[in-house]
Amino acid sequence: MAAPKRFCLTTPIYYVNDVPHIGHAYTTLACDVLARYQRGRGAEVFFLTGTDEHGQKVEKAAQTRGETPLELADRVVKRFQSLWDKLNIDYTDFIRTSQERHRTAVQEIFRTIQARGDIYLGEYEDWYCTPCETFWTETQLMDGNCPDCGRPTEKLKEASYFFRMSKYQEQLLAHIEANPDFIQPKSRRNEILSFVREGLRDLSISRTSFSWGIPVPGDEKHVIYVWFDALTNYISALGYPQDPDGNFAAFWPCDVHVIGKDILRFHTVYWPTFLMAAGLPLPKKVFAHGWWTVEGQKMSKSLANVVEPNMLIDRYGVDAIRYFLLREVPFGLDGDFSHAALVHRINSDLANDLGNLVSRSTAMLSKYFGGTLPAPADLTATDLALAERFPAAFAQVDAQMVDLAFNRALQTIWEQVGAANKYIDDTAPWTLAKDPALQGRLGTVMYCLLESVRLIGLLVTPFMPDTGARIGAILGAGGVRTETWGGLQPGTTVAKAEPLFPRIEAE
RNA sequence: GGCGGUGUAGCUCAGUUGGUUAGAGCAUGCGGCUCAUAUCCGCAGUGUCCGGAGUUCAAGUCUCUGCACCGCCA
Repeated sequence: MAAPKRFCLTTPIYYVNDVPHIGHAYTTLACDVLARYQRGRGAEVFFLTGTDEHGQKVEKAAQTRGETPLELADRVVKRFQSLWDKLNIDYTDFIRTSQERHRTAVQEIFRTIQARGDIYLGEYEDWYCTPCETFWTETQLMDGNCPDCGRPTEKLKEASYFFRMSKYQEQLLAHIEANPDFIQPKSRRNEILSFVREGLRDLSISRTSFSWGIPVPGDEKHVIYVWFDALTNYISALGYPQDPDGNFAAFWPCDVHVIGKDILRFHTVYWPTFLMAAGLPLPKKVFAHGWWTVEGQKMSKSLANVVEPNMLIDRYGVDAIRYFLLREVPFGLDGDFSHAALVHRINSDLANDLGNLVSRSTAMLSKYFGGTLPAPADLTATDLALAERFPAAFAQVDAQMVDLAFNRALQTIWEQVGAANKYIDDTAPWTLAKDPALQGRLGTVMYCLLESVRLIGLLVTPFMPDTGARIGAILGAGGVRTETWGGLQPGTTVAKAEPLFPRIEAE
């Protein structure tokens, strides 16, 4: 299967009123791994993330602190950006909805849909809390009272622009049915199918009750409401509508929107129908991943503290966290984050299996050949069995990455780690080393072993970029990126490796 | 209340279109090696496959029913 020439993927844009937590990190990390994987296969990748900065909550929070909404956003956006740096996230672009390019795009898509007759002015009815000056939806109310202050609310009407979403029900249904992979995992697809079958209503897409947002073109009393604004980031960042750099033409429709399951409906119902109305192509795939609990409990303010991403990275190392998050749980299902499980993964998978493999391999090469890689002689059946595992593993990992089955890809990679460890056992280099007549055989074994380590380093790189680079550096093979067996050059000097992952002893 | 899903070894799960002694990883026990971060390799298990009824030569796998849990919608 040839690698796609271009690959575009996105995280949701994160709300600047939120404090970055493990859920944000998880989504963004998954995208980064996928982006790195695609780049590694030669694809030209556009990896987009960013922040959602508009809305009443931000307006109010800024007011409380005596700053402008934009000042608040400028301040808080750095929390996300610094976390992404720390997590080793290599994104292509970071869109902020407060940017001019975004305003232009949102107003343009609004005008386009309006011109086609699918946006109309109507009345929006909701529950209003006068002291809080806030509108609440029926479902947000607590026993009919304001969820913030607990005081009674009253039903108020507000002029609002509506998007004629109901018109696209059948078209959307047909699209979902014709494209089984459009919504993943399958269980989420079923949910959306039944939701759409129950009927779509028109959608309120503007508000007059606050002003921090993008004005409706030609009616500045109205601000464009959350999802119409936020979802458009996916194309505004690419350059829609002017497309000055050609990214929109090159990368839209994107290959996948990676999201949390809480915003599935907005991405698989609202967004596609907006695009249909605007005459634009739909994203190829929307993948909703699961939620993390912490130590078996739903994440709460105090528990979130315990798994604050910056703290985790400082304490355990960025690659250990990257590995754990994607290895522990199938992408798409909920999972539990516990320190015990994390330490267990670090000790057994990273320190004992992978780290120790690199240690013992390079130590033997130092001991038996002074660290200079010998040329292999003829390969035995044992050697060939090891070598032949790799093409199969690369193919399997590829299929798993296409499905965003990160945990299974890592399992496949670890089967290679296990095979290399077993190979050492089967060939017993320490025995060969005792007989000078077996020097040639020993050299072949060392070569096969180190070449396996190189390929494992390659496989691991998208998940753990630092570790991949360290393995490359240890082997003196930083530049050898071929997936084909035999990339390591005999004569290369290989340093004896320091432990890649120190074991974490029980506290 | 409506729709959908799940229930398999101590734990987390995999089990293709029904077909021989039901699998993996982890945890547990035993054995082996000594190159290595006391690491690695091998072996051994244990299961009323949620309960009940049915279809079939044959059901974890299909049908009905009961129970438990979960998701979406209302």
